[in-house]
Amino acid sequence: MSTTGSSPLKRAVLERLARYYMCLRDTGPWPDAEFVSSAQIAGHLDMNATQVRKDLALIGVRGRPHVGFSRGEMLAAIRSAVGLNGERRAVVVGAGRLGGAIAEYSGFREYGLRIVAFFDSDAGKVGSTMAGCQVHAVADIPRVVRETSADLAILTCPAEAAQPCANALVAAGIRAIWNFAPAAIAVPPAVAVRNEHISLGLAELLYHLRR
Amino acid sequence: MSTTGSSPLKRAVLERLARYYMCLRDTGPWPDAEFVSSAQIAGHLDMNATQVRKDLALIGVRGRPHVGFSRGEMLAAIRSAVGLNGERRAVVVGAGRLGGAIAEYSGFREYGLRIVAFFDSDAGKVGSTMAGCQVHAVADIPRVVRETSADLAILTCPAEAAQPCANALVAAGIRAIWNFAPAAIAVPPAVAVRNEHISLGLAELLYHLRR
DNA sequence: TAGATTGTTAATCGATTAACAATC
DNA sequence: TAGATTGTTAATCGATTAACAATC
Repeated sequence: MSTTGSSPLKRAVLERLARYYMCLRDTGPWPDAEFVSSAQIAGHLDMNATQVRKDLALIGVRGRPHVGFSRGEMLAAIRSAVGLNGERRAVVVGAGRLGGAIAEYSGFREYGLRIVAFFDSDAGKVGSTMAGCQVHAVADIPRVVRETSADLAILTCPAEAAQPCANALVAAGIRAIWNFAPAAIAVPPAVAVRNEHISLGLAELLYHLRR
Repeated sequence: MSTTGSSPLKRAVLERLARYYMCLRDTGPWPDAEFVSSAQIAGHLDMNATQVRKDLALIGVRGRPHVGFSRGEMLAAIRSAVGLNGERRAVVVGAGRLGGAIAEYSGFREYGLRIVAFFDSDAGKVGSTMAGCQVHAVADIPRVVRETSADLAILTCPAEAAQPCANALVAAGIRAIWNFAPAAIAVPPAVAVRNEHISLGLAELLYHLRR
């Protein structure tokens, strides 16, 4: 399972691994199967079986001819390769509806993500509680990030606040930012950013309606 | 600008066009420029200039050597090609925090999307108002979709309700579904679906933290 | 004009898929 | 055993990029 010396997994591979993971869990289509074949996975996700085998080989999963791949082994290997094992602490910047909706989404717990604090620039919200966590002032980002040893931040603030908040988070030691604000943010190369850009998805749907 | 006979734009192209659109607007880095070169766009989005020119050629935009591309022409062509021109009406299924957050996001108006109704299975919410719209019972999907002539639906309901709701929406004439519920849904081929699968994005960030 | 930029072809690159021997 | 499935190579496909003549 060691990945020493192997090249980092590309974005597309990570996304496919996450898809395999979702359908291999006990809530998926084969909750009781000990073994699942690449053809079954591919059929369910509407993709190619060779692709599935290649991806699994990439993270060191070996299958058994005539039998398939061990479901438990695949789940464990994906958890280990993607990094779903360790528990990660996240802070949410923006204690609005979106921040609340994300925090209350229970599915994150399965990926080891725990929300530990909120930040908001509205003094009226500071001091209140949201999804069981304290809402802090934005000015307290350095202190609270340090105290909670959070390493991931979820941005749900207005567009104009996104970059200043990102700067403060990076300075405080945050190493990954999940940005739901409608503005791209720039960070040092060592920090991972995912700009969700909700409207990119909308464009695809509107294109279909257009025809 | 006619697209008669041309092949449909692929997903990746649509996404890139949406990115160009975002940075060409008056809120972008060149609010006052009449012309913008492919090299400028590519530089800002960290991509290849030939790619930009190819994409623009695909939707019929011609540039001027030594000058660049007309910003207004690009914006208009992208709006037309992607289908951001006509006004589209959308219903939201699930009057929770996520539904509210999406409805209150003002950026959609720029893409011609207007939220016209909510649905919720909680009888306590039915009859109330959210983001200026009525909350209806799920059983009223057929009638309300017909009356509002909505053609897009945004799903923010719990996982187990996603497929039944999708079925009702499709039966009512909805032609595109934007699914934020944590469960993939299946629909007839004529209906466009985008499963947002929020956890796919999380996997990418956790992978970076892992190393 | 000289220099900058487009439009388009050809070359490269990488990702996907088909094929099939090895295996149980 | 016969048949099913993996693991891996080779072929295909499509997307990206480099190059450069045409243009203003």
